[in-house]
Amino acid sequence: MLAELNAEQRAAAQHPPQAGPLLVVAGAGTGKTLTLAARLAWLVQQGADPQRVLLITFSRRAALELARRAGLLLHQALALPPSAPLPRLPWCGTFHGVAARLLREHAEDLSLARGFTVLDRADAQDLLALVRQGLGLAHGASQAGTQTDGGSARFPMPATCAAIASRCLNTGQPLAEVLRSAYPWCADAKAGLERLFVAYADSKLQQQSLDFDDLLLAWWHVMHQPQLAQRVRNRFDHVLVDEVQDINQLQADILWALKPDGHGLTAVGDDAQSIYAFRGANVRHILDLPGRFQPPALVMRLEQNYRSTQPLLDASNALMAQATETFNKRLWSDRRDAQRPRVRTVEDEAAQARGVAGEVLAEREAGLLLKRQAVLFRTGAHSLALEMELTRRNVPFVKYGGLRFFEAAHVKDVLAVLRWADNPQARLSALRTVRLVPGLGPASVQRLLADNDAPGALQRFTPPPAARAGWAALLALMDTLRGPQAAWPADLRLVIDWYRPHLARLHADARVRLGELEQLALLAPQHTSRERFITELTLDPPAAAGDESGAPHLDEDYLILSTIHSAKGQEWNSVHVLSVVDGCMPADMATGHAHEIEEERRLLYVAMTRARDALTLWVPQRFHVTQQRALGDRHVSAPVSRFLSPELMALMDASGPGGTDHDGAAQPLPDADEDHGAVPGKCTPPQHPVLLDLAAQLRQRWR
DNA sequence: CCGGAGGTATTTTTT
DNA sequence: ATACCTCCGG
Repeated sequence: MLAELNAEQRAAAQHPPQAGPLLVVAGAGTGKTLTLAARLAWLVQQGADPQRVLLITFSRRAALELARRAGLLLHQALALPPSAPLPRLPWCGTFHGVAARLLREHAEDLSLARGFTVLDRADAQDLLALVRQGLGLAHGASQAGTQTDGGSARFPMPATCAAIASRCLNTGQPLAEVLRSAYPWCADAKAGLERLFVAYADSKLQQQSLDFDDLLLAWWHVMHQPQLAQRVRNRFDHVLVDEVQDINQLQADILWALKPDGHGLTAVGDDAQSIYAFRGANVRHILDLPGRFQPPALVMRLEQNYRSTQPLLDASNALMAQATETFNKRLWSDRRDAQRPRVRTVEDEAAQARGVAGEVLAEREAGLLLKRQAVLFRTGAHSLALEMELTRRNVPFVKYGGLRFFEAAHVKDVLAVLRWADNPQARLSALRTVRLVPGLGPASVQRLLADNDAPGALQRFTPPPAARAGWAALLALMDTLRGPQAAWPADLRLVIDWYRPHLARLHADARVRLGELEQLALLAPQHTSRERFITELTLDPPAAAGDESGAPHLDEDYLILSTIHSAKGQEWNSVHVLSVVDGCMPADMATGHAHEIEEERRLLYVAMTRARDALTLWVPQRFHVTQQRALGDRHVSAPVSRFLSPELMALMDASGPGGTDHDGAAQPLPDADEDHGAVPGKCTPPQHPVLLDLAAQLRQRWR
């Protein structure tokens, strides 16, 4: 089983748990997942119980991949017959996924409804918008001619409010600090935001709903209640964490609480690939990990890269040599002779789009499948010109990181019905469902939802005459879904049938949307119950939708377009990186602090290290300023990214018009590295069976 | 009270 | 192009 590992990988896989915690610093492409999977299999071979191993990854995709590879190796390790199913790893998932599961199992101890609802980002935003409106914060200056500015600027949009709250929670920083450093234009709204967040927390609790941040926060609280923490600790003999460079304070606290002395802890990560600071991730957690244990964690490095050619690695290494603090490592490869990475300077974004499309097609003619090629960019909008060009040339593509399947209105509508059926207190879902009935507007909805959760409330409601028929149909549906004859996955069929006429009424492209709902129906039988279907899908939504023509079939060939963030952990033979210019990379919104620029550098590093054979960095000399109002010229001339230093350029082949001057190295900037206060909250005396009053804790957060 | 028209601002990356 | 808000005619 360990035969295909190199010496370092094998040593990491076979590190004896009783020798203390282990940190594997695994550079890009060094076989990190394989090593982690092998370690798991080895542990099991040594007698560990797979049911008592906790495997935490950063993304859903990583979880699936790890579970699959570990399953295969386990199969081997246990010498199971070929016909035996792959061993199951019940506790493999993201922090959020594991949290949801633990919270459900301990719900009684937490004064939490077992059927609590998980709000995905879009749901959370909708609810926040609702609360915002309820508090009268929505009155903006949108009347014509009333741009008289002054103090009464518009209150931040719901999406912004949500981002601010999330940032506070995930970094542990106070609101004032977050506003100052990241949202200076919202500084005036501080008082309103505080009120909003308190009301939002109340509203979630009332509905027995937790958003993504609440899941982590709740787990954190569980780990800080001695009895509960002990119970959770007792469940797991081993904890293996992937991508530790991207954990935030809350997640780090949870980890340390799971394995206080580090015994049984394996952490894997690469400080050079930490790119989630906006979500509260802090590289300090991996850099400081060894020293927080006594004796310190053993640090092992994986430096042999199996993915890329040496010239690509030389360039990547040169880029990271500019970084201020890392675990020193230099990637190397056996793959010697090969072309160097290229920098192509073109006139503008349109030329960039034409150039990329042309090269991608040329490579395919030469025999390289589109699927083995990818185009990466800093933000979703950067690929628009390219998408148009590809559409024009009939090149099929799939974009990751764009609008998600589950954020489409029709999918949310159907899920809302299921949620409401499951959790009568889920006001937001109720609202979403009810407003589909024609003839029911805001006033009727409010009247109905006033006592939504009281038994029989639906039956007592008398709709306005115009809505009578539509209401009766919905009532019948809800009766069935909540009644004894409810059955999964037949329930979903009922909901879709009920929804179909509304779909036709509300959307011009009803056929396409109905097709997507049918896809949803195909997923249903894989989940054992309605409740699990809903939870699992909000936490692990299917990755990406294709363009409007619907997701391509898996056997078709298509080009990958992806944000760099979504590309982490993946690899392609040929990679193009768009708009490597100052303003895009680094993004001009991220140049305020030195640590932000460091992160942008790592982002470029992640992009470059995705390539196996060929890498092309594109530098458009002018680029379109985002869809702002046309203020004079809409093109801005762009200097080449500051990351492309002379040392780095010397390792690449440059081509294109004009010289590539650049304006020197990054200027020194203050580093706002403050200590993060722990999440406050005192424990209320536990009532009889309830060990932790989670509601009180969550409410407390914003007061 | 409902639903549609018109006008306005929109600040990255994701579990 | 979109989401969000307000106004206005049934």
